[in-house]
Amino acid sequence: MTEVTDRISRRQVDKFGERRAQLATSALRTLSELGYARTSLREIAQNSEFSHGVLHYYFRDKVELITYCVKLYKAECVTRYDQIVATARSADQLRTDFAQALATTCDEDGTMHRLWYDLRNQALFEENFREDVLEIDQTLELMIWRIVSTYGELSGTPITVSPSTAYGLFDGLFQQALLRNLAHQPNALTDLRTGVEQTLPKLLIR
Amino acid sequence: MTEVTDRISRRQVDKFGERRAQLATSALRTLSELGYARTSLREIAQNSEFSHGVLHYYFRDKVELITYCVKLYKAECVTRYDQIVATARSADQLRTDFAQALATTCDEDGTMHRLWYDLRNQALFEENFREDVLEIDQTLELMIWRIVSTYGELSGTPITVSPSTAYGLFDGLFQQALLRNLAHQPNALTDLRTGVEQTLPKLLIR
DNA sequence: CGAAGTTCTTGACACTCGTCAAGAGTTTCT
DNA sequence: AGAAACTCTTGACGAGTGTCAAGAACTTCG
Repeated sequence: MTEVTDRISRRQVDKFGERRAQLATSALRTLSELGYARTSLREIAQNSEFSHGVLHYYFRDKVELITYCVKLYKAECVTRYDQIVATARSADQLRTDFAQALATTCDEDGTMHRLWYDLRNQALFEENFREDVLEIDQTLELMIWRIVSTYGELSGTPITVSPSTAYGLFDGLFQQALLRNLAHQPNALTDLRTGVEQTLPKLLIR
Repeated sequence: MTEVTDRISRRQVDKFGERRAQLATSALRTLSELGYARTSLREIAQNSEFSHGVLHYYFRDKVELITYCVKLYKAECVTRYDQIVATARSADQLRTDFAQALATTCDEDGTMHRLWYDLRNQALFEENFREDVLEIDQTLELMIWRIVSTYGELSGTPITVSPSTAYGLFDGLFQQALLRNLAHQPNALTDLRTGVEQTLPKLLIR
């Protein structure tokens, strides 16, 4: 019996890696639908074109699969907001674009983001998840900081909070809107927008 | 076979209700230890002085038990921060007291709060939980607002964000600190304090 | 005391879960 | 071509789940 890690290292043309990614994509779809607590390997396999046994051919166990999924998810998230920074001409434009982007993401990719929060919450209980979750959190923090610091530069005024604090603030607003929007509260998205638009200028000096 | 609801209504001396609360307390302890995803009724019973069957004598099913737990938890949370409002003499004192209280709660009652976030996250997936979760969220929002609005009054300056936004901001900071503190990051609590202390004044006008 | 009602335990049920081994099917290479 | 390696399916396993029914243990009250 060959080990999973052996299979990974042996292949040059990485069909093995491609299938892993494919299965992980199916897993992500299922996870975002059901949440971590109710997602089983059989359910994941059923939402793919393979049978449940194959998962143990490509992943050592459930933890490795989920961990891989989380990392895959991160790759998708990272570069999403950077275009806003790139195209912004004024502080005010950046401000409204950012608020609008968050609202759109909340509405359109809500199911994917609730999965992220679900997994981040698992890290509160399962030590295994913490390292990966904190790494993704760090990436998101940097993403937010690129926005916030650019906003400061465009305003000609320094930012008065740490990257970590800035991330915490906007993440809180986003998560709140996510729940309320899923619960069909009509004001969820506009509240998010105005909340973000009001908060951003407050991070400037005094 | 008598229905659960019948048993509730029949008793005047509410031994039935007391036992419900007792079992729910055990359940809360277990839930805060293991998280929603890994807590079973047998585990709950094992952490109580009763056997697993009794849970179905006092609760219709698992959902009713968990829901009852969440409501019980809310009752404990509600009045905790109001003394800070009551004893504050100056805006600055309120500011540091509030920041300190959040840090202390994060450190000492971290396991209980991770349960709250866990259940709130379940509401992102399970519709059944949403009503109760949103109700608790509302209560917490009001609690935060009592702090923030008092801070505004003590400063003689109006607050420029909605209660909902204020709650989202501080909740984000708290949640971030909770994860980092559980992961034994040394700066988690001081970062929370300074984050809160820096944010609060920014909610005042201009 | 003894009957009636209440509370709790025990054990079973149908089911789902993660895991794994045996082997069939497929591709790759000589 | 045939052998070897890889990929995937099938079916089983033991463990754990929520639920429930039968009845033991206990309390209440005539």
